[in-house]
Amino acid sequence: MQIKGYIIKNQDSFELKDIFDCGQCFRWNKEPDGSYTGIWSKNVVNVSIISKNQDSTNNILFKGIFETQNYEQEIKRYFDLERDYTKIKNQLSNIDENLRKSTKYGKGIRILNQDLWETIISFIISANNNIPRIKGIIERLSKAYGEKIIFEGKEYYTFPTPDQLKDVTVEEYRNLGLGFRDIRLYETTKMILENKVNLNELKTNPNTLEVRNKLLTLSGVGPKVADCILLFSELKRFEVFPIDVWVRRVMNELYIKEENEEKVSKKKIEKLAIDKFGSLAGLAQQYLFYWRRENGNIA
DNA sequence: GTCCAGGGAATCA
DNA sequence: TGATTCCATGGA
Repeated sequence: MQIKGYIIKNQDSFELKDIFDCGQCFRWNKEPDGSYTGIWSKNVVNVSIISKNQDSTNNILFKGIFETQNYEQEIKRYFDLERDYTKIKNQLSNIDENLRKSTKYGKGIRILNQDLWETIISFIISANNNIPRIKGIIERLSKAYGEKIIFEGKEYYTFPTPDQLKDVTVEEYRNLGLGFRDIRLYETTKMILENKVNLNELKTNPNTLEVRNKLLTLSGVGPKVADCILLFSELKRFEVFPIDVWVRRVMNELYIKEENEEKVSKKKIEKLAIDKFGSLAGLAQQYLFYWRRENGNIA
């Protein structure tokens, strides 16, 4: 396979750390030179900022091995480059001071169009887990059952397809360090292989609630994981609002101000999010999540 | 040793 | 519906 390069100049709302370390993805890693290398589908790509412009746009180099001839379009699709994030950030900034600050802090965030299947499995693994360990498990899973691709002398592994996992036992998952999530991975893979949940139907169904309910039938997929799948995968639903411990924390600190954070109900947070952020709740969530995680208490 | 991590499922009121 | 408890694992 041949290495291709693609340069995009004057790109707004695109910062490497904001995109790859904001918590939406698990397979991008920082290189010593500050660039990031990652893999999606059968694409292994290194992304670097060549130069910064005075208007805060960036000139970006995408260099890697691509699955399709039409790699320029694939990059635009995966990195969501057709969407106007400047407009989104302006809309959110008008809501209040917290959104103004958080969108300024995470100004380079773009929500990737990640593969639905991979996102489902990744966020099942994320349950009651921390990001470094989630990344480690996904790497081991890919190395064990995915396809090897060599890029610049290093080995990378594609995320295994449902078919590549069809004969994997619960014990084998346990040995990869999945913990109690082993059975969930096993059952969900089986359900998808047996077409009890049809991924293509989910991709074409415009009704978010219907898709969400279907996702909830999968083992290991509860409300939070379902919302992460809806928001961070190619399903791209910005109106959902995933609530984890960090989001509950930041929402309580900024708006609810309950003394005992654990007492704040999910329902209350959800209602507040819909009232305040509306159809952009998911993006508001991501800017606030990233802002809070990177900076500690900002209230 | 204890606590915590981008929670879910089972159980019980 | 809502609240508790248990679930592996590894790092702090």
